[in-house]
Amino acid sequence: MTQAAGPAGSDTDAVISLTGRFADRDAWQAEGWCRIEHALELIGTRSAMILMREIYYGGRRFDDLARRTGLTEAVAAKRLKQLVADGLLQRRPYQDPGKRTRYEYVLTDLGRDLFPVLVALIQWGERLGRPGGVELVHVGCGSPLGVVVSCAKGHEVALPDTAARLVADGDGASAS
Amino acid sequence: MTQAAGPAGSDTDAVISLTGRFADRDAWQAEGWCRIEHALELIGTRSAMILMREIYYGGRRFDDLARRTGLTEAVAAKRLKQLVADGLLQRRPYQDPGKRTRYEYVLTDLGRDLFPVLVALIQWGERLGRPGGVELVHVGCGSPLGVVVSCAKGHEVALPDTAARLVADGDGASAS
DNA sequence: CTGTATCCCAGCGGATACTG
DNA sequence: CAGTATCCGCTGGGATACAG
Repeated sequence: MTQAAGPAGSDTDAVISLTGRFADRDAWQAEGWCRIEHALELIGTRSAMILMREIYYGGRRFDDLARRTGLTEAVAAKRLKQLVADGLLQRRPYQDPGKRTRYEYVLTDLGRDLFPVLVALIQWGERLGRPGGVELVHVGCGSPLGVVVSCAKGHEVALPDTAARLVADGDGASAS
Repeated sequence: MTQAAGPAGSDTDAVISLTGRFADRDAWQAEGWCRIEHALELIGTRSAMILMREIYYGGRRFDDLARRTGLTEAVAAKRLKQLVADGLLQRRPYQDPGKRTRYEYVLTDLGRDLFPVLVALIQWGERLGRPGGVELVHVGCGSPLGVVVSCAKGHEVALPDTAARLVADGDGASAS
């Protein structure tokens, strides 16, 4: 099967085997096609990632977030503002009875969806062998969390069984 | 239940519910306990991550890696050297018959284990909605890849069912 | 082809001081 | 408590030129 790009069927996508090289990689260059780079634009900094970590660990108020991450207030403020602007967090006012209005930072759906990335990072970080640290566990059974790579149909997938598909701008959208 | 740290059973680990705050978070501070930060020390830069991406896409030679990532040779060289030093990649000489010796960069086990992080990042990057891009698919069935958060026992886990466990230096190691 | 060496600038992130 | 303002050093990464 010729799975190299080209006039094979619709021109909206092409599948190229990763296991067997793929010379056409160069044709993809285009502009900013890479989703990893898109993702890194938002959480590509250390401060952004560990702030998100702290939010997952239950932090909500500016003070806690800054102290627990070890970031300076200046950096924490700047980064939190950016994370809110980017839609990962939401700044929400709330009021304890008898106290003055405070603000808390809570996850948006987009922010919640980042969780697997954090888990994958923690899992890999453990692999580095440096002792100590915090790990996440399943509350139900107490065993540590990790991520499993699988396809949308539920098959568990290993690295050699993967291929890259070029998704053109239009996006098929049709339930092919 | 007092699940805060302290003399509860062995002192090698403590479980703190994430869903219900956890006041003792501050007690953890210690030194460099965070695995995410360990991980980010090695792949926390844009160049490191997209070089790894390119390796997963099948790139092996310096020239290809530099061009396809869009990095300058200077940056690519520096980052590749670091990735080799950190044990994610291996620089291997090889020789096409009749040609002079060349070098290629190939994944080590540690580098291979980073794959789930990349997949999680791509999956989240797609969520950002910017059209176009490349996605990874399962060669067997053609559906796109993603990651699933699950515990070591195989249960699929959602965010509210997670807790954080402090792993002390000694590491129990005993098959408790 | 596979890098090295320089120059340069923007951004991250620490420190410190100050405001509502 | 929740930031803002300023200063400043470090590194990431682009550009360009050169080397084995």
